[in-house]
Order: sequence, then structure tokens, then C-alpha cells
Amino acid sequence: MDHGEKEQKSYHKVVEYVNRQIRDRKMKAGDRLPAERELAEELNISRNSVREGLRALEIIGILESRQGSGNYIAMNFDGVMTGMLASMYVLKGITENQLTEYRFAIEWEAMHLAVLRVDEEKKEVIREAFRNLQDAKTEEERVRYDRAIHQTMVDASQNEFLITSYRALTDFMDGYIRSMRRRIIAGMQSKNQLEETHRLLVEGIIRGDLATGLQGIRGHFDYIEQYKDFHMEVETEINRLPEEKC
Amino acid sequence: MDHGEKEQKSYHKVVEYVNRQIRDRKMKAGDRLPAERELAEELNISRNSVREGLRALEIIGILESRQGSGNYIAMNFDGVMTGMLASMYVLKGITENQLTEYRFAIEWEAMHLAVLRVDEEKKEVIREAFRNLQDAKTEEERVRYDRAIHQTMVDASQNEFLITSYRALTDFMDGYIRSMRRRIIAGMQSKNQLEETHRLLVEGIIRGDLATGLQGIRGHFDYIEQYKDFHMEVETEINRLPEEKC
DNA sequence: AGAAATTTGTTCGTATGTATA
DNA sequence: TTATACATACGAACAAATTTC
Repeated sequence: MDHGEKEQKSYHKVVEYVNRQIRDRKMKAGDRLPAERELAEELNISRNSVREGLRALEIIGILESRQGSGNYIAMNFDGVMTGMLASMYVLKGITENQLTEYRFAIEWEAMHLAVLRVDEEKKEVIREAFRNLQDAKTEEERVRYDRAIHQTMVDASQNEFLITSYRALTDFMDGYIRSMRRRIIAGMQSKNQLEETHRLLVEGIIRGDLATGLQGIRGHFDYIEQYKDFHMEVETEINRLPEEKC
Repeated sequence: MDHGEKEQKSYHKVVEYVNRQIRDRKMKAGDRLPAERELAEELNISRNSVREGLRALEIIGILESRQGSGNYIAMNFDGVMTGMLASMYVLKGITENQLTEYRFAIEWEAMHLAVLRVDEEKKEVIREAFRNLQDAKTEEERVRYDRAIHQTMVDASQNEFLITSYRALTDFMDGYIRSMRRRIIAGMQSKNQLEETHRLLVEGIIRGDLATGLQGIRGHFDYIEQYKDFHMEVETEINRLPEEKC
């Protein structure tokens, strides 16, 4: 029976200990934790229990274990997020449609922020990716530079949550359902259409023109099956708002 | 030396084993894993190593361990996401501004989907939350029903990624920076303003009117400092598009 | 209801590979 | 090179919770 008193499992003490150290700013990225034996003594648990807790923290990217050296605070969140998306995808029976909706949500907001915060360096990166996309000869290349453009745009938003979420999402898409991006790109009726879509997106970023950038994103997602019909319908409704004021 | 041959750590075998079982649909949520001793024998590692791997999987929400019973496939992703947001927040020095931007991205997209997919049950839930908000007397209550309205709206989107991300985000906000939601709500210049904002949001959902729903969301976020100024500026630019057609 | 079997939770001891001064 | 500190890994044992008979 559970009496309400928290009789936490031993390894939880480790997780809490580390989280507390981080939250209270006593440890930061790169810092080394006490040795496992010391932790075991301090927390009054066995070394094996300490290790179970440390292993969990390593998996979720907060820790990095180096044999012979020690356990260090780290920030490797991308992989975990990707893994979680993958598990959710299978276990919760999520559709590709939902992935696309999530991706759109991130890109839409990222574009708003990117036009305000993009710096010259990012502009050059995105310019070059676009040039490469134009010169791309194989589908393989097109996939790569398509991805680079979108990722750079999100990076330019300078919002760590958007960036990490987006990276995890695309990593998962490329890894688990690799066919998806291929199908999307192959679905473009011509190379020119793909370029036109990205031209708007890139121009929006470089000229700081939000409307053009959003047009590019909308165009890109309009090609994705099913979602296309839905979003066109939505946008007309949004745009009707100001008309009433005319 | 590392010879390039991957001499992975022992516990990785467990993580890979479980992930493979899930990916190949050999196991689904609720299923029980082989006993730890059996796994140890099958994977040719010690039980301690098996446990390290299992612990990691438990922490990231894929597993649930029950003493005396076994290890079961689970789907407890919310807590992990929350923890990761918390770690990112501290370790990457993320601002409240970025949290708000992320939250807005989710709500904005969720509203688009919610008006299309909301069912009668969710409508009733959101109606009642709104009534409770109107009758709320303490700030405590207002915080609770404010949260219920927004959460129900996101739930109505029926997108698991949006739902999980949003829940993690609000859990984190309430837990770590509890002052935030309070400040936002207290920032509303009057109770009426708070209600008017939510009235639009709720009406949009119930009547399936996207424009009204989006107005509600925009209104809500417009009160959040700094982001407010930015977003008003943005919206005028968006809304200028159709005007040109007039 | 109760006893036995099963399974996870936890600990200790020991041996080995690795990094560092 | 050597010595020390540290993580990695294994096996055995017992405790505690659950399931099974």
C-alpha cells in the first residue's frame, strides 16, 4: 500500500540530486559530478543504485559518462527528443499528418521570429543552401538542401525550444520514415515549383519581409497531401478578416 | 582505443532491444517484458547492466517497472518532456520570452485544428471551464480555469505532439516559474478583459469559427509583456496582404 | 486464506578497462 | 612508465512486492 509518504526508489535520489544541483545553479554544463562512490555514500544508497540513476540521466542527455574520468553535466537533448518522437509515433499510433501539422506550427512561428532576428551569417548560409538547391542534380541533393534551408530558417529564430523540437522532428522523419520527405519533394510537380516555393521563403528571410516568407512556407506545405486542402481553406478565412474593415 | 567497430556499452543492448521490439510492433503499450534475468541471459550481459538500461527507459517514459510483477511498456512521456524543458531552461539560459513564443506556436496551430476536430464532449468541457472562470473569486481559481480552457483547446486539436508538448510546457511553467502565469493573469487590467479574451477563444471553438478563436488567442498573448508589442506589429503586416487586393 | 514461486529492488564484493597526473 | 582515481561490468545474495497455486 502507498501511505502517501513518498518512499521513492533509491535511484530517484540521484536524479533529484542532479536536477537540484542544476536548478540551484550549483552545477553547470561541463562540470564534473562527485565520483560514484562518493555519491553513494552521500545519498546513503549503493553504488549500483547510483549507477542506475546516472544511466537514466545520461540517456535523457543531461549527463555524459566518461570511463576513467567521471560524469559530466551535458546538454545532449536532441537525441532524446528524437527517440521520444519515435516512440510516440509507434506507441500512440500517430499519423504522418500529425507530424506535418507539428512541423508547420514550428515553421510558421519560426518565420515570424526569423525575419526579426536573422543575422548576416545566417543569411549567407541560407543563400548558399538555396543556390545549392538550384544546382542540385539528384533527388538526394535536393533533400539535403531542402532540409538545410528549413533548418537554417528555424535556427534564425533563436528560440531554443523551436530549434530543438524542429531538429528532433526532422531527424525522426529522416530516420524513421525516410520516404516522407522524398515523397514531398517528389510530389512537387516540377523542379521550378520547388524552387519558387523556397525562393519566397529565402527572400522573406533575407529581406526581412514576413509576408513573403510566410507565403513560402504556406506554399511548401500546400504540397503535402491532405493538409493542403485544409490549409488553403483556413487561410482564406483568416484573410477575410481585414476585408470586413475595408 | 576505438577501432571503429562499435563496442557499445552493455546497457545500450537493452535500449536497442526494447526499441526494436516496439518499432517492429512485436510489443505494444501494456505488454510485459521478459524478466530481468531472462533478458540478461538473452543479451549476454549481467542483470545489473540490464537494470541500468531498463532504468533509462523508465525515466524516458517508455517503461514502467513494478516490483514483484515485471517491466511493462508504457507511454509516460509528459514528465520527461517537462524535465527536459526544465533542464534546457536552466542549462541553455532560456528566457521566458522563448517559452511564450513556443507556447504561442502550439496554441496558434492547435486552434486551426481544434475548430475542425472538436467534438461535443470537449465543447462541454471548455464551456464549463469558461463558466467557472467567470465565477472564479480567487486568483488561484482563475489560474486553474485559465489553464483548463487552453489545455482543452489544445486537446481538441487531436494532435498528440501538440498535446504532449503543450502539457509539458505548462507543467514546467507552473512548476518552475509559477509566478509567470500569475503575472500574466494579474497583468490583465480587469477581470472583464480576461473574460473577453477567453470568450472569443471559447466561442471560436464552440461555433467552429476560426477567426474568432484566433482573435482570442492573439488577445491573450497580446497581454504578455514584450511579446505584445512584437505581435501587434506582425499582425498588421499579415493583415495588410488582402487589403492590397481590395 | 495461506503458502510457494516469481519478479523487481537493493546491496556488497570483486575484477577489469580507461584516463590522468 | 607508474600509480591513482574512476567508470564499466559481473555474480551472488537477500529483501520486498506481486502473482500463482
